[in-house]
Amino acid sequence: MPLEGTFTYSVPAHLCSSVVFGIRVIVPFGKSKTYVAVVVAQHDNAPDFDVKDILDVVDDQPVVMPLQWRLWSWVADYYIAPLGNVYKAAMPAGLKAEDGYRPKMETWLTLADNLRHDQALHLCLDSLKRSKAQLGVMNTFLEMSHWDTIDGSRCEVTPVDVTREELTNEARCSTTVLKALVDKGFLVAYEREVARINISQEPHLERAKRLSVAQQEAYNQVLFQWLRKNVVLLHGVTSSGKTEIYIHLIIRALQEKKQVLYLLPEIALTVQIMQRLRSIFGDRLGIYHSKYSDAERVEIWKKQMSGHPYDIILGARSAVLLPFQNLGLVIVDEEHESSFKQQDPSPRYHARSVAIMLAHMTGAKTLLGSATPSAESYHNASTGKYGLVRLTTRYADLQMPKVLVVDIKDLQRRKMMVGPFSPTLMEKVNGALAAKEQVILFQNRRGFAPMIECRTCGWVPKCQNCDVSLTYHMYQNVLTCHYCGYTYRVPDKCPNCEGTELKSVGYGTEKVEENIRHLLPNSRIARMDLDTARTRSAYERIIDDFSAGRTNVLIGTQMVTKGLDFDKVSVVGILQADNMLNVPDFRAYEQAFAMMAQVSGRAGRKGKQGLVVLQTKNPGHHVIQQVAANDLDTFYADLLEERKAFHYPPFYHLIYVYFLHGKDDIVNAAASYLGAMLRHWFGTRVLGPDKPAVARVKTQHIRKLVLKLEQGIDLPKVRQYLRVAQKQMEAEKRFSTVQMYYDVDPQ
DNA sequence: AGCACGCCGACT
DNA sequence: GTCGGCGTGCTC
Repeated sequence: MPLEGTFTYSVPAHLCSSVVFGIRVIVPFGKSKTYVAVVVAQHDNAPDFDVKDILDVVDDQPVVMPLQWRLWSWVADYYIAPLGNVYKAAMPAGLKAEDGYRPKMETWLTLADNLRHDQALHLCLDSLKRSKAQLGVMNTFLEMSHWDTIDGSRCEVTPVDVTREELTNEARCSTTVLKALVDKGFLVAYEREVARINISQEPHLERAKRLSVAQQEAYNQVLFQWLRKNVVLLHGVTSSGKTEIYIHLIIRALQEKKQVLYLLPEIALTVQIMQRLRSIFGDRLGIYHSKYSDAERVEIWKKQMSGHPYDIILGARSAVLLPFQNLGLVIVDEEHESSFKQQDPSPRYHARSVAIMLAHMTGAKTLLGSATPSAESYHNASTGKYGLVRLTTRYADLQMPKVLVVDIKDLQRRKMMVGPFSPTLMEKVNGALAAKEQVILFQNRRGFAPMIECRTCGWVPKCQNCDVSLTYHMYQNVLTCHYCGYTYRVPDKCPNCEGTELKSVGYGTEKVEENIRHLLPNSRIARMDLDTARTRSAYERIIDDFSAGRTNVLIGTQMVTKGLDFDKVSVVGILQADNMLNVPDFRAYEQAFAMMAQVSGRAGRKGKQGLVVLQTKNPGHHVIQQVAANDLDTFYADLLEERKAFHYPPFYHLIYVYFLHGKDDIVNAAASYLGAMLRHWFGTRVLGPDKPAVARVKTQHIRKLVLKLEQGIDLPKVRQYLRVAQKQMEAEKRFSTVQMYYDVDPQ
């Protein structure tokens, strides 16, 4: 449960020997409920409150390791999250409930004992003469189980049992026909447990590609840096083949009989990378991410606790909370990705930070990889806290793409834009398609248009529950709130002035797609955003179609920037770079730069330089210039200087404190009350309270306090003060219904 | 979170 | 006289 701390129970005598650390037990909780709990400590100190007895034990083997418990406690403390929430995030649901997990069963069929000689079998088949379907199934069964080739006396062939699924498929029959045979006693059905994660595939470590000279050099450097540093940043340009280096480091860890954790952002966990690793590491590799069913996650968890755990776990954020028995290496690929930070719900943890802590606790080495490192990691690497290895040459002598900056403000003024496209972009796109090459168009906004507006009076439809304008989605013809998911009918006329002309303002991916279809009727267009790639299979189909050339124009949001390797893309268009730069957030430039650099990296193919058309209203903006020149050094120098001047990470720790309530005046008073208290202790380190950019979400009014804490400040003490302040606020009756939470190291 | 308790207004 | 609405407080 999302509660702070742990609860103490007494162990009845008859359970004394079975209650050990890490097992699950059943306990009474509250007036009438019982819950499953995990044993995390045992002691003989009688507490000063009444304790209840543990009712029963669930496991005979621990399901949690002491080290995990230590890590969970660290996460709860550092991110100021209830321990219960950390537990909730770490454990698959099936392990949290007493009967949540059921092993997967398969029905098998075997020949009845009394038919296991020729005569009886013949009689049986005779009796089925009038039931054609049953006879067919019976014959298919005999064939599949090899009973047809066995003649009574000599048994050279061993008969095998057949699964119900195989038999019904092979005989093309329904289960009713089969059931008739079982009911007649000719076949016997029984259940057998099967593993959901049962991939038996031999490892083929020799399938790892040989490293290029540059890669080999980087590999050696990483090993060398690890002699002195626990964390190394591998800063390798896009398409430099970082994955190849990871593979060789993993092989090395396996040779040392160590386990490996390989973290990727959810969205980069594509079939491409999974298959590549599986073909090399076979069933020594386990995969763990949110698209896996809970039952599969339970099995992976249990395997990790067993005597033969996976040697390698490839997973998304939550895989960092899995049990490891002998961890030697942690890889965090695309470490700059903000999706490593969990936003909602609590615990709002950053998997990179937790991974580094996990590695620290286990004595493992950590490798962070990125083409566009986060400001934090870049800073840590350049100040010597982390080791740094650079990989500056692209794989197979691929050139860095050429970037053309196009001023769309000027073109708009001269009425030369065709929808969202500049003449330059259209020319390059046409050229690429004519040469049978492919194009990626990047627009970081889904839907048709970010809002619609009444032509006469300027009225804009807003969400009832949130303070945002609604996004227009043409295909479903609805207005959607991207914050609460609520959808609205598109009004026929303006409720304000009765005007009937409602025009869309701005561009989303849908509108870009429609424009392109109009302009290039012969192109084969695909769109990839949250709406078209909602399921894993839809996402994979889009990628598959594009890499096989069945589509040749791919329009997408930031989804198209992640971990995809296409080799026929010659032109990448960034339609509105300003969207990303004008976000009111201190990470806006960092994220815009990373996104543009990453999407640009998709351009280019063997032997031909790729082209990026970067459309912006601010061609002189320093970030645009730095993207165009691929000048990372200046970009980071500027970024870090700014961060230092304005007291932001990596020079200062940030903690956001959020307040939520249905009434604006109450949430405001609560935030001011706590703000005043904190200001008393921390002075000018406290900013706010302020309304965030979206000040109401899901009918809750929001306020935010910002704490900027200098390096070297006693963070545990700060967190302690925060907890005291929160307690004091909650003690005030008028604020008792105000919800509060923290975002430590916000993204 | 989830539940019980308790205080109020609206019904047979 | 009782049902059920929701605010409040507690869970070893």
